[in-house]
Amino acid sequence: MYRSAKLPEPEPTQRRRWPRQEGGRRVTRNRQQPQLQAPRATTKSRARGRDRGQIRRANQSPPDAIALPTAGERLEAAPTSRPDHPGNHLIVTFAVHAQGVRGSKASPSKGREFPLTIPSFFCELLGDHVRRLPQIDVNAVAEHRVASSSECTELLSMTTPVVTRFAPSPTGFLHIGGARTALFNWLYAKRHGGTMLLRIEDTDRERSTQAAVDAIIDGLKWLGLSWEGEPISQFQRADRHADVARDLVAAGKAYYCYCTPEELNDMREHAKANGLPPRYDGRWRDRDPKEAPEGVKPAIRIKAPLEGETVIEDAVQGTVAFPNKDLDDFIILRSDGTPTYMHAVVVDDHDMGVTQIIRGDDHLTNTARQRIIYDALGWAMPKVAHIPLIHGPDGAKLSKRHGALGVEAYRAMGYLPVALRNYLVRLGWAHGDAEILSTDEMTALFDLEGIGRSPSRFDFVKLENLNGHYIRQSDDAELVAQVIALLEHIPQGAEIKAKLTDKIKGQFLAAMPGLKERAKTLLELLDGAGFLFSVRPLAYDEKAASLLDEAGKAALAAILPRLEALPDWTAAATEDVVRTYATETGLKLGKIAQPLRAAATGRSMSPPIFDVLAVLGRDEALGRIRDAI
RNA sequence: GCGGCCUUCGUCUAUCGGUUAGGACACUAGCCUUUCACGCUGGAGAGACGGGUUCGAUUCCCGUAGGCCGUACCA
Repeated sequence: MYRSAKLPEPEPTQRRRWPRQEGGRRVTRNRQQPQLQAPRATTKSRARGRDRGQIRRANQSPPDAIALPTAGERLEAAPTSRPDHPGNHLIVTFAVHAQGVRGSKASPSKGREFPLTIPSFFCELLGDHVRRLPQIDVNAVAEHRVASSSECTELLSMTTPVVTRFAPSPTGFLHIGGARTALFNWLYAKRHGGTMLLRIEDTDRERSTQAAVDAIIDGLKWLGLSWEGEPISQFQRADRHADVARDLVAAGKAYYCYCTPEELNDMREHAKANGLPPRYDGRWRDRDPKEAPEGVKPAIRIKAPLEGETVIEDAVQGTVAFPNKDLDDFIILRSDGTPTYMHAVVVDDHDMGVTQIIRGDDHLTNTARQRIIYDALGWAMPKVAHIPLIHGPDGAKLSKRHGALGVEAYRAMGYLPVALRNYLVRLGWAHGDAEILSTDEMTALFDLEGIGRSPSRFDFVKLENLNGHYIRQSDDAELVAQVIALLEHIPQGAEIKAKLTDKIKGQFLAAMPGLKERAKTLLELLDGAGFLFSVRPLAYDEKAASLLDEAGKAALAAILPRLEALPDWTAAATEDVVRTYATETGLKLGKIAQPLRAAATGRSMSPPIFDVLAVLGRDEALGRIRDAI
């Protein structure tokens, strides 16, 4: 038996997470939110607190560096503490951007960030936040205790609607890892009253196909995941990407590189031969473009910092630092004028107003590169959360052999979207011992803190168990509808559909209570209903045939007249006849029930036999019994 | 090679320095029973290895091993 998920009570248990001790390069594992330690209003005690990470203390920024938003600017406030912790202080990072950046080609304004402990003005802020903003004195930080999680959620949704995105590349179907990423993004957005956007990363024209786009959209819809607005095509935003890249060159943050592919190859070979990491050597970084060779179209490379380290604050992975010496001047705009992925994501996430990125941890190292672009642009980076990948049952990378099927394959295998969602949400995320989570429950409980850091394996058996659970729980008519819908997606579906008369549909529905207890997938449900589709004379499977031996036939022959004499053809009536007969003759019930089952269904296994007889109806049932004798 | 991430029953996971290391799936013994299921009651089953720190480590640190990711004018 499962434990059902507990929804948060008014006072949720406080889960405290302390950072791992400092040491080495890894600074802290910032999985817990430091704000759990109530920040003080005094400058002194705040200064003693945690000194790394995205939260800078208000007093750290000199007042004149904090230019408050003015008309025409947009304010973003990102909560950096758990919004569902009543009684906790909230620390909010504000970022100011030029208004109307979304989709515009205007040169972006430099973003400014300033963090504040949630002060008393927050309430005022909500009343009429934009107008009041210029009046805020960021140094006069007072405390404000948020009274309830709902207050918090409400406040936050007013200032900073959460925006997540799912950004698949349409080079194949929506595989299971992508489906989970989409689920997490969807859940996170729902949880915070925000929205999820869908962006198709189709800048690779060679590999992107419309069929894949359709499959992804179809898969998401089937899974029950919705997004806001039309899917955004990354490819169609190429001009914007190019503009931003050129702006970066103009600002001296990027430069043209005239290296030929051959030259780069040589560079790599050479580095390899000398046991060095294959990195671009920056030969055009400070070179005068006048020296450009004739006829070579340049690519644009970002000027990456040469020293120090690039630090990522990740909601799942903690604080991760990458030495800048390992990050070279990578290309942001190809020589043909198209953007690279690294550049396009940054520009798009920014323009789309994404506040929280949730993606596979294969992107973790990319994030350092993207941070370099954000920094060069002066844009605030959305918060990131990198979730571990899903592996196949053997622990190896997911391949076609096991889990790397498109979600449509799961549909064809007869899995319910609700079961797949439940299975997926528990793959890499946990909330105590909760196993069975309705969509509402997972929406209420999902958080980034519950995500683990180790990869998980895909386990069909568990999925099946969950699916069986949801099938048993489903409404009978709903299941009939689901199976009928499934016929569109399976081989022989059309054939079965042709046989599916209204009468059989009715029988299917009537038999459903017995059927659904025995099925783990919709396919098994259909299979279990096979006896409804069979036409006399039935073909018996091996075990059924052996049940219809001399003794079996004799039992049937003996019971037949009594059944024929029944005034009412109900399960109770037939059962009564058979039980009476068994008592009279001293036969075990099974000695009669099993041959009956074989005769009625052609198999040795079925729902309770008397229910089967009732569903079949008097004439059909008696006919099948006579056939067997 | 370089950089990053990971490692608790077979699998998914809980654990937040003191627990008989908990739950779920699977497995298994039994009960229920007209078959198969469902359900119920039991059972077996885990901290990769080696060093630290500590009165005490699954938990914190270091190392080793193994796995994964990245290192493209792919995304």
